[in-house]
Amino acid sequence: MDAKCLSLDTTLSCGQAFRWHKHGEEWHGIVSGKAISVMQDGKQLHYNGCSERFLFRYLSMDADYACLRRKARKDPPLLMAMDAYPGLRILRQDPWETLVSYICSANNSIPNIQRCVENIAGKYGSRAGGAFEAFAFPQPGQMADATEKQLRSLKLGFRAPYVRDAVGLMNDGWDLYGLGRFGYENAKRELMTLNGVGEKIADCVCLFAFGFGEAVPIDVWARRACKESYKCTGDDSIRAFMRKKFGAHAGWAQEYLFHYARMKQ
DNA sequence: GCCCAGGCCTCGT
DNA sequence: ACGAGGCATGGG
Repeated sequence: MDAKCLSLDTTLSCGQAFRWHKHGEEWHGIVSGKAISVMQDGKQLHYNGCSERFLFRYLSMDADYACLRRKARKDPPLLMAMDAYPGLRILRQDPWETLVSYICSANNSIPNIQRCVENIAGKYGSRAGGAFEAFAFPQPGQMADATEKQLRSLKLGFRAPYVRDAVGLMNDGWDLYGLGRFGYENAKRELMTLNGVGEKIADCVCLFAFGFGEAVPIDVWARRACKESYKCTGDDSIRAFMRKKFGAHAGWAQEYLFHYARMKQ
């Protein structure tokens, strides 16, 4: 597969997905029940365990980052970030796995979040098909009997009841997968009705799962980056500022700034 | 022991 | 509306 405008290393290691590991030149990951291996050789992508169509969609290779790069020419901070990490792309991930993963992200570190997600897959998931042996992230039905106590034993800590409640909602027919149809604002508002899901996590699901490029997840790094780069503070101000500046791709811009700030540290 | 980590909830003003 | 404190767990 043609992989120009993609850096697999940057995209898979930047902390938006939690089930990728690099072994030598190869990345191993579990995506929507498939165990996939991918290797980038310059502008070519070699892969195993899924179809080209599947990988193309996951990597959102149809998304046009050149338009954001053009806007960046008049924006030194974004230009710096985009040129330092060209080929960083927003993945298109499964909504349920994304929701649970980011519920687990609250006041947590990336290695710990990865552990939580792996633990959940290991306990409730079924075997993934594909390039290697692994457990898929479980469907809500597979987690129907999960208790708070069990989830705490998987090291979810105080997030355990939030995940249990989300499982319950899903099994009661709450239509998470249909939320994307009603637009960004509605999807975000609906997500925020869940206990344990605030603006940040709702925006992560909107950006990483539903592909709403205008969603701007604001965390400590985004705050630092926007304060240093634009003298902009306050979450509402940052969101308004980013959306005015970068419009439908504000979330993409935020991800570059986030990654640049985090790597600089 | 301390502080922090891709936050959010609850409870005071 | 807004801020402080608490929260499980692991790492520096």
